[in-house]
Amino acid sequence: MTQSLNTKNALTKNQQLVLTILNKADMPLSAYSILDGLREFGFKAPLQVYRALDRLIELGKVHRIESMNAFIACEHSLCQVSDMTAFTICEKCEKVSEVKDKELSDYMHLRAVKFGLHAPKTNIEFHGLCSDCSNR
Amino acid sequence: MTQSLNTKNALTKNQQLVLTILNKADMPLSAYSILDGLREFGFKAPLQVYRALDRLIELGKVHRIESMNAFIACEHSLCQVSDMTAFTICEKCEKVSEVKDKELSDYMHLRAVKFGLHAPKTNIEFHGLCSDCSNR
DNA sequence: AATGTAATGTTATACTATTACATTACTGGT
DNA sequence: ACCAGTAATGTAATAGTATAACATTACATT
Repeated sequence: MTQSLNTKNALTKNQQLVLTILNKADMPLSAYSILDGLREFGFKAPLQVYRALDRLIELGKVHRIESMNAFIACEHSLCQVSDMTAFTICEKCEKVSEVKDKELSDYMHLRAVKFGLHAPKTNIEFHGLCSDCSNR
Repeated sequence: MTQSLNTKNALTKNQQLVLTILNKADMPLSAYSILDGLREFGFKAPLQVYRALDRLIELGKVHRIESMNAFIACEHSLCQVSDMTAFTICEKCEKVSEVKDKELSDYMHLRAVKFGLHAPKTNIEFHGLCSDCSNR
C-alpha cells in the first residue's frame, strides 16, 4: 500500500471513540463533555478530543455548531462531498437538527458565487422555536 | 417620561464606546481586543465589553461572527428589523463583509418555516476565497 | 429627599482551544 | 528483520473566550 492511514480515511482509535460518543448523543456535545465521557477509555487531555474532532470534521463525519461551541455527528452520509451545512436550533428545548436540502444547498452555492466567493463552504444556523415548543 | 433608558434605545456610555471602536475597525474584533482598545477610556474588565455587546447585538447594531468569536458593526441600518444576517469570510485575507440581500432573506425565512421553525432568526457564514484572493 | 431600577465596577472563576515538546506506532523500502 | 520517515498519541502548560456573583453608583419618577 502506498497510502498512509491518513489518506485511507480509516479512523484511528481516538477518532472512533469520539465519533461513537457523538453518535450516541442526540444533541451537540462540547469538547470537554466529550473528554469527560472518554476518560474511562483513557482520554486525559483536551487535545486528544480536539485532534480527533479536527479530523472528523475534515471528513464530514462531524459538524461544529458554531453558535454553541459544540459538535454533532453528521446525520447524513454525504456531507463530505457537500459544501453546505445547515441546522435548526430550538431556543427553548435546544434541540438541534441537521437539515439536508439539495435545493437550499444549490441556492446557497449560487448566492455565494454571486457574492464573489470562490470554493464556498457555507454554514447556516436557523434559530427559533421548534414546532413542539411553539405548540404549547 | 415613563420609559427607562433601556427601552428608549439610547446608548449608554459603555455601549457608545464599544460601538465606536467597532465602527472604526474594518474587521471583526474579539471582545478582548475591544477591551484593550478601551482601557484608555477606563475599561478594566471583560464584562464591561460583553454587557455592551449583548445590548448592541440586541439592537441589531452589532453582529457576532460565530466562527471567529468576534464582533462587527452592522453595515446596514435596518438589521434590527431583519431576521437574517449573512457574511462572506475570506479564508486567505480574512476579510469579512456583511451581505444584505432581500431575496436571500425572504428565501431563508420561507425555508426556516418549512423546516418547522417559528420566529426564525438565521445566520449564514459563507467561507471561501474572496475575488481579490482568488485572482492572484 | 426617598425609592426603585438600570447601569456600572470588580473579583473570581468557568469554559474553550492551542502551543510546544516528548514519545509511540505504523509504513514503506531495503 | 532492520531502518528511516511520518502519522498518531501523550502530556503539561498556557492562551483565549465568557459568565457568575456581588458591591456600588447613577439616574428617573414620585
